[in-house]
Amino acid sequence: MSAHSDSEPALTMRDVAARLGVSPMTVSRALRGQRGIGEATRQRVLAEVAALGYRPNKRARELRSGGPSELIGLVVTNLANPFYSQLAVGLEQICVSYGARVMLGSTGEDPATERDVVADLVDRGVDGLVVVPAGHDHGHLGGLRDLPVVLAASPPMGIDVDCVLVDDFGGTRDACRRLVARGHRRIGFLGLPPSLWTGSERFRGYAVALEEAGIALDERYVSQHRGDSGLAKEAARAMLALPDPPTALLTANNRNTVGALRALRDRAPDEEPVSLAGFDDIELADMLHLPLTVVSYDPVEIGRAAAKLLFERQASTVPQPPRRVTIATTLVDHPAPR
Amino acid sequence: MSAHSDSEPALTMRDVAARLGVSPMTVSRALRGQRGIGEATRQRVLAEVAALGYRPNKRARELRSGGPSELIGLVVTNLANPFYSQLAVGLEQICVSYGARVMLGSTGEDPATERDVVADLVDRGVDGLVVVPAGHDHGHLGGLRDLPVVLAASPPMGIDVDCVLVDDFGGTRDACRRLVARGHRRIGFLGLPPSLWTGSERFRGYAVALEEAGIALDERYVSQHRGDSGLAKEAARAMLALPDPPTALLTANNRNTVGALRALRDRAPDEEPVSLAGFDDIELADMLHLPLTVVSYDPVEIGRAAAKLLFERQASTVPQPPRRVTIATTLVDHPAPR
DNA sequence: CTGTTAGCGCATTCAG
DNA sequence: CTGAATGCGCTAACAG
Repeated sequence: MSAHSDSEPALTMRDVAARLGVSPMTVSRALRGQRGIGEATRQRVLAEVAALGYRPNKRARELRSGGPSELIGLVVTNLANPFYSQLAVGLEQICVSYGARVMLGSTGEDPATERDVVADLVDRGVDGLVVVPAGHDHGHLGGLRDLPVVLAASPPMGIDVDCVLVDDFGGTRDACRRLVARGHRRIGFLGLPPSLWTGSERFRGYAVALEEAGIALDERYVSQHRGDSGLAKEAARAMLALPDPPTALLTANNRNTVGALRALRDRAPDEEPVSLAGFDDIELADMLHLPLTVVSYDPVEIGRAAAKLLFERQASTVPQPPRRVTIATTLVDHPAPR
Repeated sequence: MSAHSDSEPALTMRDVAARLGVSPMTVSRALRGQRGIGEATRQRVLAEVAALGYRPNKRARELRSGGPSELIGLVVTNLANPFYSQLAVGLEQICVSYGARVMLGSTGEDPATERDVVADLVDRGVDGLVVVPAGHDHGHLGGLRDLPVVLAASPPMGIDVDCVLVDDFGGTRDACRRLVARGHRRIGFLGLPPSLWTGSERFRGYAVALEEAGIALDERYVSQHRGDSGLAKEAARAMLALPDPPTALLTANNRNTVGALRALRDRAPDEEPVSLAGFDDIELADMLHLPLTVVSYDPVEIGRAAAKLLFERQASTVPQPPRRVTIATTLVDHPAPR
């Protein structure tokens, strides 16, 4: 019995006004709860609006008023990565509380695509952007018509914008310290490319922890490649085949952890056990065949923090200096079952 | 040295036209590659546009032309669930190939929120909606101003729209058959609420496979609750404590599988081993302490299929009957390590 | 308190 | 091939 189930040319404010014998302005004012309109009139208008199922055209409204679109663009490399999808969840939570929505853009880790996606989102009138950059050149994110931009997981290079970071250095250092405290001296590092901020920071955490312990850095124990579990597995296998293999492995992200786990799984049962610690928590870490120590943090919180930075900057008219929020990490020990 | 790094009132077509000494219409035509304009003029215009960094206002364009917004709304319960984030990835892939973007809406499994989110997305002018429904009442998705809607993971109830389904029944039946083929007669089922389509279909697969094998359904071996790993663990524990406990467990989704795994992990090593099979694949299934059989399928494909249904319907002006696409499943055996 | 005029940025329609 | 008028749906800025 719903009245609006066919495809009439969509009601306009004039239609509503005409049916009521008032001017469109009256409808407009009633709808926006603007004061300066009689209470009786307002009720009459709202009743008619409800009865007709009229919905105002948001784009026409924005065009005329020049107001915000209440739209935030999220640019990530790959939403299938739980890190990014959880970030998206946090971002959306805060956006909704501000009446805004999130528009998605995936880059597939391609900087050229990132440029296009950002341009498209800007053209579509987003009020702000949260970007997990694909490359290290952030120049194209500067001077975006005063559009607030927040970088996630990477500090801005060459531009002055806000960012939300994870404590990559501290987390990795803590994990490495833990391995050292357990008596390990030969610790293999499965890392990310040093061209990535995350990659160099996590490596630095490893290096500093070793230095603190008076352990010399041995290049044979360091591998820095793309975070692909297959490559990580091969790198781990190669390290473990050295004459004096590492007694522990430290991995720089969850892909590397998975690779290391697979390499360790394939070893003979009588071989010396190898300890494992890594950045990023893993679902089912409590179900693995060996104990695992992880650097844990909440990606949802990154999204929330980014959204807050965005809306705070939007709220203030005076220019603010760029801010930097760092999300803390905690070290979590997952014992092996049994 | 980029020219557009401050906050001028944003260029309009008139500005470009004025600088060129032509009318705005000439700029408009050049920009849209419309024929009926001299090649020389077009080049001049495009050069000026590029030099000035002018970008047309998409919303004004849509308002005037009444054309599509090239925006698709995606409504899910929780993007942190990999099922939904992978669906989003597939949806976006196809959308981008059509020049469209995805706008996000999360419902948190609350039907009332779903209504609000859908209404908001419609108000914002999406061209179509992909919805993973939170409830079983889909009435509010009907008669949306002729907006195409595609349901994912659930068939439409009471409305005639397209949908993309997973072969819930066949997948679960196959998994149960496999357990039967391995000699199991007492198979416990950790299911979802039967009010969910997915819940009842997966239960039906279980029931049919048992019937085929001449095994009577035993209520003590059936639990149907929300897909929460904690509840699933308790349910599994209770079943395994029965006088004649099941020798195998069949789980209806990955949350239940995780719960079952934890229940099985906690058993004494000398207890009778229990086989496990479940719907949804799990990362690191190859790293668990016991073999696991899963019903696997590609959530990305669901998103792609939904997008295709949407754009195909958009393309055809004549009314089409509702279509239904079913994504196939495969049974995958993950042996235990060692 | 309400209505009128004008125009957001662009594209359709019709002149030239 | 180009330009001028007109209006998409809505709301500022002014009347009354």
